Amino acid sequence: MADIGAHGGGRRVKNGQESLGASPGMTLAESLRQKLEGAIAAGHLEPGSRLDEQEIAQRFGVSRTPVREAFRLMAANNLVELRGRLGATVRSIKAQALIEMFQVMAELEGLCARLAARRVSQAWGAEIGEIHQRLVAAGETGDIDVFYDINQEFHEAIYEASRNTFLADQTRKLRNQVAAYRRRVTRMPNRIADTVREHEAIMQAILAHDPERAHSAMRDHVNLLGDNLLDFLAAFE
Amino acid sequence: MADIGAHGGGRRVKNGQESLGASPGMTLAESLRQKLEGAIAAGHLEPGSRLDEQEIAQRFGVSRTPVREAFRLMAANNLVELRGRLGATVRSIKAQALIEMFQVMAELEGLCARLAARRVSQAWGAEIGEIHQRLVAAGETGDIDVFYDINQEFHEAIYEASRNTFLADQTRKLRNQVAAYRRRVTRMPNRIADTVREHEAIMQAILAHDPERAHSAMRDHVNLLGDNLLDFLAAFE
DNA sequence: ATATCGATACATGTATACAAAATGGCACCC
DNA sequence: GGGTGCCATTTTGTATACATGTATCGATAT
Repeated sequence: MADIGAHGGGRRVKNGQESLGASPGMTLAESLRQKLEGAIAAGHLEPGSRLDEQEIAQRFGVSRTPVREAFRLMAANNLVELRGRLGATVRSIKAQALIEMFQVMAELEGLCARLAARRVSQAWGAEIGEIHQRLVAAGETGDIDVFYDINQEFHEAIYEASRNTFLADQTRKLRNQVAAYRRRVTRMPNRIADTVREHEAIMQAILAHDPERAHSAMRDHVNLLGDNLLDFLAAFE
Repeated sequence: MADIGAHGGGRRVKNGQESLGASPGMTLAESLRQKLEGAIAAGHLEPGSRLDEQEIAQRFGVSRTPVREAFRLMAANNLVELRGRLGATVRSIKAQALIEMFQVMAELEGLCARLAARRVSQAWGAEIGEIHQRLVAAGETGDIDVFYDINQEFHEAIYEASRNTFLADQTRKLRNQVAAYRRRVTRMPNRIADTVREHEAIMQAILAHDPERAHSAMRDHVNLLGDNLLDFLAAFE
């Protein structure tokens, strides 16, 4: 340990350590949060797995303090579970909790769609149409990862179109919480074709300025995804 | 500072320090979070006011570390704003954001009511009826603080009755976020009478197992409160 | 007199040191 | 042979020390 400068600032990256990927003006805790949340969403950190403060601190070449603070920050987003002195774990969501979360998410995304139907301009139609075209293309190519990303774009566009930033934030957060589980389901048999069809219904309702239809189309879409996800998980346990 | 034991554990409470009110097995950061969140909800800490790490640490006789962690935890609940090195402040919510939050809250509480209408048993009717009776009594006495607390109990009972713990948590969190602003509105002219009447409509719809009516009654109730709150704030600015 | 620059003071971010609780393994007893 | 209690290790919680960025205040120049 003698080769690490006395105290404080002089951090430096030794071989074998991961970089925090440029964080100008950002605090270490915040950079760590982004890195770790990305790893969770991408599935590199499995739900239920333990997060070791020291290990992570060493891996990124920082002290335990910013790591701990990042854990607290992630606990705020419900991505990490803090259990007193028992340590931090990647939040593992039980099937029952997933059902509950999808019920809420269906309602929130439905509200996004309803508000969007009331508020979108004509110009927005071109934008969402373009996203949808790319989704269809990705579906035909069969490139699952690209499809997943464009799918996310589609929903994101509707969040924004709701013109309610708080609602958009809230919905995004919830989406992130189940991201680790969702990703697995994109590979199910008819999921891609169904998604394209459901998105079309949602899009039409919004562009027709029909709030109720937009709401129910979106709610059904999310609920169907939830059902698929549960079927998928059931096959494993 | 010489009289504070060398390092670590030996914490002790000197005169003039506030106690953290018995926290057996709980960590200091968690105790602090509860204390501070309570102070925010009660309005003792005004929105926008700066939270000084050292001052709070000294006030409760702990070091800066648990104070900082409590801030991170509260940031998770959107009660505190962290602005890099510029310090932490009690989150101040602009009118626009309040409108957005009430729109979401109306939907979430509405969902609670809808699910409750589908799921409540007969026994629950007695429980909610008893709470409502106490609310009416408090309304007649005119004891605003008691009224506020019982009002909260009423809503809490419906959260629980939804049998969706995630939804209940989410709704509670949102309620806490606007608590500092809500409390001020209870004192408005007809608010108490209106609240009692609206609660009756909600209760009847739930007990009649009419999900749609329960949903809209609750949504209207929350929206009306939001409107009142905005009127109230507008009078000040 | 006002505006700008610089030095100082202070608050936050980060690292390390110490204390205590929890996990795991071993010995001992039933 | 299995279970229970004790000890060592490991990991978290907390306190303090140090580094760095921000703000404040005063001096100087225009």
